[in-house]
Amino acid sequence: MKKITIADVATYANVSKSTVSQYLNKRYDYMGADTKKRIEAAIKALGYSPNIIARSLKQKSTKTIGVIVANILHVFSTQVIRAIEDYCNASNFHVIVCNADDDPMKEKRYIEMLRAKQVDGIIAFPTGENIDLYQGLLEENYPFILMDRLVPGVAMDAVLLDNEKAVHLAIEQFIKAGYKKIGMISPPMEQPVTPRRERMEAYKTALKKYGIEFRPAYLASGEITDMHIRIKEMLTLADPPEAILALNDRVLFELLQYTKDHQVQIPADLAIIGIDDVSFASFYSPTLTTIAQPAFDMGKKAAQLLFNQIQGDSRSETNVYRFAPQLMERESC
Amino acid sequence: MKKITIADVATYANVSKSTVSQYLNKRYDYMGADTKKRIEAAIKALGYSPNIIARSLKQKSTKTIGVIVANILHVFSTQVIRAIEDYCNASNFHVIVCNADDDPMKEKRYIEMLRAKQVDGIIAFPTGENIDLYQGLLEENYPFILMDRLVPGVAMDAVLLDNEKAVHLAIEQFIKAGYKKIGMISPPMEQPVTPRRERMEAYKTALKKYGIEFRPAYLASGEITDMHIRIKEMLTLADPPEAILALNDRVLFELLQYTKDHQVQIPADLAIIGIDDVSFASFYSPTLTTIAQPAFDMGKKAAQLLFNQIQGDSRSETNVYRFAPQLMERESC
DNA sequence: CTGAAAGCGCTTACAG
DNA sequence: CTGAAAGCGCTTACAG
Repeated sequence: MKKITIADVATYANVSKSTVSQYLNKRYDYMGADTKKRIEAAIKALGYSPNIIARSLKQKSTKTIGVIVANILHVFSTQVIRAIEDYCNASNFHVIVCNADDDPMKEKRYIEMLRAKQVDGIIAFPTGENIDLYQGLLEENYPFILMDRLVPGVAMDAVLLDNEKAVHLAIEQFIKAGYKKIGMISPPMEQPVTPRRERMEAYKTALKKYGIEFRPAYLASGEITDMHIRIKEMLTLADPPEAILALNDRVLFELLQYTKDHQVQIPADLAIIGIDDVSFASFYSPTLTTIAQPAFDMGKKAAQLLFNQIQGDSRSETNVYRFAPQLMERESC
Repeated sequence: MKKITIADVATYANVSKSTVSQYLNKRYDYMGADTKKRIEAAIKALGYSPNIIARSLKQKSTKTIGVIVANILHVFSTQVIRAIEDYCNASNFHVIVCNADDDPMKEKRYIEMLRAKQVDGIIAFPTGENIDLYQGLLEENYPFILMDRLVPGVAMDAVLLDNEKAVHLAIEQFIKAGYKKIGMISPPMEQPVTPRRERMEAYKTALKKYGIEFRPAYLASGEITDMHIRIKEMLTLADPPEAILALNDRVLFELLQYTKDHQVQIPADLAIIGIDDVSFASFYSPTLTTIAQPAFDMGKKAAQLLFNQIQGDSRSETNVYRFAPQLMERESC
């Protein structure tokens, strides 16, 4: 089945390609009512649908953006993507989703491929490496928004959780409940990605704020696959923590698995707060106190910022937008 | 900053555009070593990167596919997308993700837009309406794979869970544990989407197989927002079910919330099995018996099938691939 | 071994 | 009010 083009429509309607193009772009200002009707009929008769690729080539806009996440399997990423997609959809934009898996090489390749495909802009959860690449993008004024993570030394627009506040909310909640021996578990700190770094810092400053000394043994970080070992080490200390803050949902899962396997009573034996409002928080036993991230608002904001840049709003200054976390007070602390 | 094109590279390297193009496409067969080196140098010096849109226009392939899900927030969809993306990435393809929200109008618009953007093929969780649209695609031989759901009367390649088996596994497990009063809860049956319809059918045939009479009161379906009401109605019957099969994760959440709120003991008061192996199944109290779907395998298969179609493998016959569910035996039954 | 020319399917000044 | 022509940035026979 031969693809039918604007030329076919023009022939059929007995007008020129230009006129058909005018019609398609809704510039009817000077178009004869009759011409219009003929074109309309021709399009319907032939079942014509324009080739957007050809248009993109000329107009230098693909109405497509790229979103590079670490891993779409993380609930937070999924929510952010959904919000972005909704926003794009309203403007007839499409979104290409890429998983960089925290691999700088993969990230680089995706960015280059997306640019070669002429996407109008990119929103990324950056690995934090590839600093030169990001710096180049910035200097070029290429529309780009950082999500969840910052790139050291690169002043791009970004939307992040107020990580400091998130941790302070949690620690404050522990303190209010009378806990002083407060531990924290986190993914690998060797990958000093913004949320981990900031939450770690905040953990220390929050403890200090309440006059509690920081104890390295109360801080466990490592690969998810080894997390249960780290947790065991911490909870079998001679003087173990009475409360633990889980830095994100993945790590919380490991902690809950451990407490389940070893019959640790929550909160009697161990109080728990997790960052990320997991789906089962309200019907787990006990219900789980969490710190919720406004993922949808964050995704929407990122999309708005990107569109501003795409529409060429003079990037007067770079901004880092911090979103407020929310304490979901339940039974685990 | 002016975009630099193949013409710039040609001028810089003192060759023709054709030659640069040959180089880019790695057709070096007859290329002088010196020419090659000059082009290489020019590309590096100018920081040239090809415009894939222009290439796509000529080659009629965008190396991009579309994936239309009902809602990316469903874990199953996310896993399927991840598998598809991985597969595509290996062939340098990109994937555009769309959420149709079970809205046939939205689905139609997405399909039309994706085609206008010349994507090489589409994988969709179809709404089940838009039958003519699908039929047209099929007749045109447009690369298209159905995922999770079938379109009535349209013989396209599809990958689905073996829903009948999934339900039989669950009912069998209930029977083995001595339950005979077995209920089921599901999303709205007014939307007779394949998994719901097939699971519902299988529920009836499975009961019959064990000589149990089907009782309409033991079947609750409705909007998620009203699910707790349906559940309450069922569990406050004079003769309530002793076991409930949750048709998917969303509905399981509602059930668990209900049992939590009303202190229903699992499995003492009520045995539960859910289709979809939810993230917290292994550390919930009690741990949850589930039926797992091989989402990653299914996504990968869909991608493979789509690529076969894209590469023009004569579509000798249409196939519906059924994937085996797996019983994850835990404590809730 | 390399280049000139046509063409992919559109859009966009510009002329009339 | 409408059309001829050039051009977007590539690729691809074809000629030499």
